[in-house]
Amino acid sequence: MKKTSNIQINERLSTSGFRFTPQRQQVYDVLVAKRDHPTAEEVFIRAKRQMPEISMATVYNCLDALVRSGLARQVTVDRGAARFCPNMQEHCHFYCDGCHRVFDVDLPEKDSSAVPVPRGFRVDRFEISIHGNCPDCASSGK
Amino acid sequence: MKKTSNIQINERLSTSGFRFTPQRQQVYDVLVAKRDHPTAEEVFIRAKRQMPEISMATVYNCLDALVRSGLARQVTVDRGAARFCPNMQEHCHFYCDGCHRVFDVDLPEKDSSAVPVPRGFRVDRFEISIHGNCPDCASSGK
DNA sequence: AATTAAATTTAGAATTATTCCAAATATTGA
DNA sequence: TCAATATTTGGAATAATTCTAAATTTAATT
Repeated sequence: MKKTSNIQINERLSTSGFRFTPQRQQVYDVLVAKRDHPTAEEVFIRAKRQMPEISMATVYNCLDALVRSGLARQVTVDRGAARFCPNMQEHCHFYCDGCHRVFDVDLPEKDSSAVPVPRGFRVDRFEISIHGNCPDCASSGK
Repeated sequence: MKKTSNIQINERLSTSGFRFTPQRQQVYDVLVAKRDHPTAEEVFIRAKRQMPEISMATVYNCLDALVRSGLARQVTVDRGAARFCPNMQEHCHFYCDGCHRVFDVDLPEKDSSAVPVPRGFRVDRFEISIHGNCPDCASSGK
């Protein structure tokens, strides 16, 4: 869990037109500390431990700033709350229908271009989410 | 736009433990009539034209029954309302960030197994969503 | 065709997740 | 330091969905 230095997150934010604030640092630290794809509410609860005054609205604002700055991703594996992920490498998400945990799954490089989009469409990004059961749940038969 | 016969939808529903009702037929007909990935609310508005008494709660119930019976899919391309799709062939979705329309994109067979899920994980299904611009929006520079 | 048990429909209330708002505060650059 | 602008905050507002309980409908059985 290598911590991105303050300099780096500061620079990322400011080149995207955002300010570097203690709250944004804190929210980012929460994401990096435990990469379990927390929801905004879970980030809020964790961030409050170090910064009791932080508000939910700020957590949403910070997460949005981090996503727009390329420091985190918003993950949409199911209906329900959005989840957040500081892993910026190309990867996809496995959503366990048993325990509702989300796992990162690495993607081979070539997959990026494997989807045959018809001509005229301009692809910006793509997201693959896999649903099923994680090893724990698969073996206990959920 | 071939219409699945009543017999077929009836059978699909009942083998999944659901009853065949006029509302479920109507909701299914709406999906098949215009395959533009409507939200529950859009389905509601369209269904009301033929069946003015139908309620929003029923639309949600019917969509759920159709999805669980394998007659439709719930599509989650972005935050915001879920969308519904009666195309049960293997395909993925292209979400245009310009006009917010959703397009079906066919997938080559092999893609199903292309994602290298670690051992122990049991894959049930997967979803690929592509974001970008459709030809209309790409050419007009949105 | 009448009876019945269970599923479905309905309207509205409740809930969940997120966005909006306006005032107070913090940050950045001059 | 000062001013301009962005951010934070708490609470209100909104959007999407789920829940509830009573009325109705369906499908199976007499």
